Amino acid sequence: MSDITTNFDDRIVEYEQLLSDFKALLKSNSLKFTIQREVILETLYDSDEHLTPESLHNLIQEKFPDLNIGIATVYRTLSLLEDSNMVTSLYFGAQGKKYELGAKNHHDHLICTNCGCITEFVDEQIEERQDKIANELGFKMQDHSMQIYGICKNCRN
Amino acid sequence: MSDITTNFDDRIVEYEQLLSDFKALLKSNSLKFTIQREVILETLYDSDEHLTPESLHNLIQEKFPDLNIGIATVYRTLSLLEDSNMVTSLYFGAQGKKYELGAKNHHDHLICTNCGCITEFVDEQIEERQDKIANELGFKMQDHSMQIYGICKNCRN
DNA sequence: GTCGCTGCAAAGTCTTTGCAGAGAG
DNA sequence: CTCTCTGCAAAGACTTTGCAGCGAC
Repeated sequence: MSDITTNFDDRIVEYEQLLSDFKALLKSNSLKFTIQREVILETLYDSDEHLTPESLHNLIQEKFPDLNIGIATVYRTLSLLEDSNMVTSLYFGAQGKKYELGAKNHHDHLICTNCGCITEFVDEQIEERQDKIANELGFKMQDHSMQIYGICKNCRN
Repeated sequence: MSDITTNFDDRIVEYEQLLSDFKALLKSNSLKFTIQREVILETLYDSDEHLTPESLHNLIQEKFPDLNIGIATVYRTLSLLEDSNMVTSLYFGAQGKKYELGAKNHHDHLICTNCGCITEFVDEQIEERQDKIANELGFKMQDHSMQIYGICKNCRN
């Protein structure tokens, strides 16, 4: 087996941990823990997809039809979570800006240009090489992202 | 010297070549060669920057104040050039969508989160590794992009 | 001359903001 | 009770589109 891995099922951060981190974050900034914020975090956690604000909003409306959460609240909460490094946003070409949980758990993406599916991977050689390049060019690296576009296994059949 | 290079001054494709490619492209699609299209291509070529549609439009207005080219024409021409693979568009986080000439001349980007400057580089090891990863995951690679975010040499001083 | 191109302004899309009432602490 | 949060609708930012006249071929 190669050193490439796509398995993120054994998540380092479980939901309870995530939720208490979120509560701590809110408390330390004198912000309030509301049902809307909880539902947004929970829905992000439950979905394995990379979500746009709109698709997240749709998901929430399906799962919690009584709550009537506004799209503006979704945008506001995603910004809050991103500023706090609890979620990461990425641009996927024509698919636009998408959000995913967990900035800590770094990985890169393969994006199928046919079906739009996204596969995650980590490659240590690339990670190391990126560090080295940044160093050689006098750059203090903070973050990086890599996307490979192509046709996925399923779509090739 | 490492195998990293940031030198793209000796461009493979010179302007005359570029222009005649563009003319051929237009001709083969029964499209017309207009002064607006020429000026947009030329301004893109003359600028070493990665340009947003708006910054390109501003540049053109400075250089050709009499022409009064509309922003809509800039958008339309950039789409045309991108569809024809004569320019490439990239998302640079908060800096938004930017365009650069020359899809053939593949390279990746270092983006300074302080001053916004962009440094280009190519690394063969990463290129090879990307191919390998795509293969191992049953993916037919079409394209890829990589961005490293951090603080550039100048801004660290 | 024909038919595509352009500038303009209007219309779309996506995202942010102001506000008054609701609700967490 | 206070002060933040929310939904709503309006406003913004960015991009696309319809149209009538212009201009390349």
